Amino acid sequence: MKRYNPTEIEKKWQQVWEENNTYKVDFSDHSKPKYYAMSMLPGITGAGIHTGHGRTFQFSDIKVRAKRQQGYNAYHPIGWDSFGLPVENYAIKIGKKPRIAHDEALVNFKRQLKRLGYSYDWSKEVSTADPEYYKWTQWIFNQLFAHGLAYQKQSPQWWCETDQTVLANEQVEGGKCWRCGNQVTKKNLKQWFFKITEYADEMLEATDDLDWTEMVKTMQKNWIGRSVGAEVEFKIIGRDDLITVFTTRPDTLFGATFIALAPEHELVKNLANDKTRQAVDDYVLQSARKSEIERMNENREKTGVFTGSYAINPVNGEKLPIWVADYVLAGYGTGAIMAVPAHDERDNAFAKKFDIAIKQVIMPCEIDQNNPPQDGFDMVERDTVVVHLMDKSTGQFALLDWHGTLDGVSTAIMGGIEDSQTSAEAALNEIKEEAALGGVKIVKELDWTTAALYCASHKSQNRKAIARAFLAEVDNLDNQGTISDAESKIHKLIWVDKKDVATHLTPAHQKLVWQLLNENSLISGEGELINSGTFDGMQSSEAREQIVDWLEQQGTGHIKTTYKMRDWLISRQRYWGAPIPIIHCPDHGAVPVPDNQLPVILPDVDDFKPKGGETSALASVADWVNVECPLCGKPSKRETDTMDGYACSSWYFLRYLDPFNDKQAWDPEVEKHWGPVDFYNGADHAVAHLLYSRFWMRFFYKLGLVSTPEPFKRMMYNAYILAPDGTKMSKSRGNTIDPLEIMDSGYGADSLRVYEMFIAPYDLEAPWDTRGVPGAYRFLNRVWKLAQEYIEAGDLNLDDKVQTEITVIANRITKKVTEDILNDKFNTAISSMMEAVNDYYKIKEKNGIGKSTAWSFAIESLLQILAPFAPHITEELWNQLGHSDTVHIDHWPKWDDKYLQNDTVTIVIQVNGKLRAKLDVSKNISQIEIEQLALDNDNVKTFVGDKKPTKIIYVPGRLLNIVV
RNA sequence: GGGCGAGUGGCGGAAUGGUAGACGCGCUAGACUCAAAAUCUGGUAUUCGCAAGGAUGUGGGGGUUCGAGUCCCCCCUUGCCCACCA
Repeated sequence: MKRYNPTEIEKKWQQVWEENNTYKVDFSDHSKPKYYAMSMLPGITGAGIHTGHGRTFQFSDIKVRAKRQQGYNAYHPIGWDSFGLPVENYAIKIGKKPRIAHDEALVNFKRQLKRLGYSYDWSKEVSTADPEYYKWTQWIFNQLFAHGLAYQKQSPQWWCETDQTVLANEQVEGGKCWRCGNQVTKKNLKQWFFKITEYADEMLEATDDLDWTEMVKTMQKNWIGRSVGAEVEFKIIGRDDLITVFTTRPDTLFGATFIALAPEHELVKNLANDKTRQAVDDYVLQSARKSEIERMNENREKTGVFTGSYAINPVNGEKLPIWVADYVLAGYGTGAIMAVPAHDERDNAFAKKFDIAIKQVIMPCEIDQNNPPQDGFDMVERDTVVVHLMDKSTGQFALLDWHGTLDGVSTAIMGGIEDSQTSAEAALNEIKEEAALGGVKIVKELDWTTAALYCASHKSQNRKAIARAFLAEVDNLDNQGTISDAESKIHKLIWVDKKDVATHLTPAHQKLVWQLLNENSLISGEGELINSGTFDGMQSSEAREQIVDWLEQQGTGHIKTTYKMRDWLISRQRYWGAPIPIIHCPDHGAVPVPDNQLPVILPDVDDFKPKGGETSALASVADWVNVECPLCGKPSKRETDTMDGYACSSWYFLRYLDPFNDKQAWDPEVEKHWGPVDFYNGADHAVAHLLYSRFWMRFFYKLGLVSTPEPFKRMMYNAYILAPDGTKMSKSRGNTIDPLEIMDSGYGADSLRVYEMFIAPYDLEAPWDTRGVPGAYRFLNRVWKLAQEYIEAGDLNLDDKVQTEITVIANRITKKVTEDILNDKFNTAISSMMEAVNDYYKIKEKNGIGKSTAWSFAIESLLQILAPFAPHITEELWNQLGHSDTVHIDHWPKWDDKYLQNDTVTIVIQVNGKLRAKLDVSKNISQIEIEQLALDNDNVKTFVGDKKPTKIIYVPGRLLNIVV
């Protein structure tokens, strides 16, 4: 018998596939349905990939291999993210030019990917740093420019003083530079932007319908961050101009007690008077010097100064002081807010610090006015408990706990019930402390111990029962006057359960309770309006609309939608990127380089490192910078910034479809057939890259260059594999595992691949287990031996029962694996194949193995469904079985449902929901028969006894539950 | 602080509301061997019992259901993303 030697057969078949162009796709071949799958392209930074990356790349490989076997023309491209900061920084680190550093690093990437046996079409490789590629990136820039979606604007940008360079948002981690770890600041520079906000609404609305991993969709929606609210105009006393604020809570407009402007707000300097000017100027200057990070790190202590001016609240004519405060962000909304300290935490903190009025306008009473509570305390919409006390003589209430911590009270009391009298007292003391901390006013002291001891003396599992009993008893005692002590107070511990325990609070009482609360706490939610003139009594949601309507009639406000997402800043003052194809002419301003002069080649420079200042190294290449204006021929200068690396990777999936086209970026006809990407996966870039790609795709769609507005039909966001120590695998931690190392130690690519898929479901982080690959190797070795024994054996006559047994297994796993691959459940696909192989071994031991219809189908179907996971061993065995073609094209087994229906089934017999017996019966058995069999069963009898079943649940083919 | 997930043996994990712990790792006993490795066979949640079998058991507390790891409510722990976004 031949031994399984992965090293030998993997090398052999990789060579054969390359020579035969097995995975090469002919775009013009439309004879089969198309399937286009890919993983996010790797950034080339030298280390090569580790086993965590390997897993990511494999998901698309399995999808594409399965489809290829199922008769699709399946395309699996590969390319390199070659431009951008990571590559340039890597080059700086190793002291080589980026081009050289990149090309050298790429060698190892390719070696790794090839050895892992991914079925890429290597003939269509793409690199974002090739002039043939970035020519079209620049062309896209021109298109965006021509359509008003690329523009220049003065804007503050992250700046690292240590590295003397600007940083992209994503390169700032927690306020620190990703490279040197020092704090970053902001610097005001003229920058290029792409107007992604133009598509914010469109993308947001399309997000829900995408067949993408939910988490990614949520992150994208949060990032776009749409808020619907209103813009309200405030007149400034003694001036003609207005302050416009944005708010999502126009229903709190009557509660505004001051206006706050961002220090960068243009009106600030005009609003100061002689008295305040010095303070205001100082504050603005100070804020500008502070980085945003510093602002955040100051423990959110609010700062600000009064400008000396006042604004008029359009709804009630109140005079509101105008402040400057850096907690107001210049970049969001209008850079100005109306502050409602009674209902906004930040405004509240500010108002308290500077002693500004706080005016409550919302009563957070959750009473549905259309359906007022009849005889229940329905204010708290949860099945939980409220502890409060009431003084009947004054009608006053106090809550001891409420809202989110309500359950804390019940838990504490339950603790008292369960433990002892002592702990009951302790628990109740805790509640009192908590009440004091929460600022709740205790109107009258209650004899807590009485209540707690009652609970403690009535131990029971059922909280509700205790509550009922206690209520009854207290009521009873009360009526008899025994609980009313000398101080004539009435103590009640009321358990509130929405459905069950009705207490006796009227809506008026509920309001009273809330009012007591409101004196001490901030109401940030919704409720009923008070102190709001004609809008009093309205619910927030209605008041919002009515107030905006009213403002609109007065011409002082309107509905407004804002987004957190900002336009995409693409300028990089760095060398290693696609040059922005712009020429600055003294007369014509920014003029795009004509399409027929593209690409603007990135010149080779010796010193590419950022010098600080505000330009890239390109600024020093005089003969490159100094050119003539394309419009008038006047001496002009090239733009010396390069484009963000994300720009280069926002359209590569289109270039994959036409990588050698020198007439256009891609042929729309090819895209029409092959687009969009059917399956896309990655473990990173959940927000930026995917949003940018969607933005460009929508733009191309409007231009008629592509056939759909969304680039990725299905997007799978997989989790990382962690290092064995449970931390993230990273080069800096030194805990990465090189796939080459594992393959070279004799296990080969197939074992590694199988383990990578078996380790955990795709969306779960799991630590790498060094013993895992040997486990996968054992499985493949068992497959190998099984196939070898079959190949070497002669004819074998099996009786029908055994034939069927084998065939049933083969059909079962074929169905299971087919469906699991479709549903991205790769780990269970493998475990079911392991199970099947174990079953085959048992049958083989008992009945032998040899040439027969059943064994033939079992072996061949197993190899076919295993092929996407372990392509080499399956190809080798397929070949040894005598096939001259490859198993990887057009070979997928079919299952027949008739083998999946057993004649006998195991029925689980339960008594009161507990398993008491299992019966093997014919699948056609009637309910009456199975009931009789069950009731005759000895073990069932002991649990049913003489009792008569009150109910029998029968799930045909599965289970019988006898309820007695 | 906000949003979204997750919590099941010693470990990774499995389970359309219907037999919890598949499959693998590890551990363990045995077979083969002079021996070891490799391989094969059996065992492996806790607990009571000679056994048959019983009781308990999916972070904690409640609920819905004939039946809950799964659905609902609250709490705890943990991961990721965003974070003074009005």
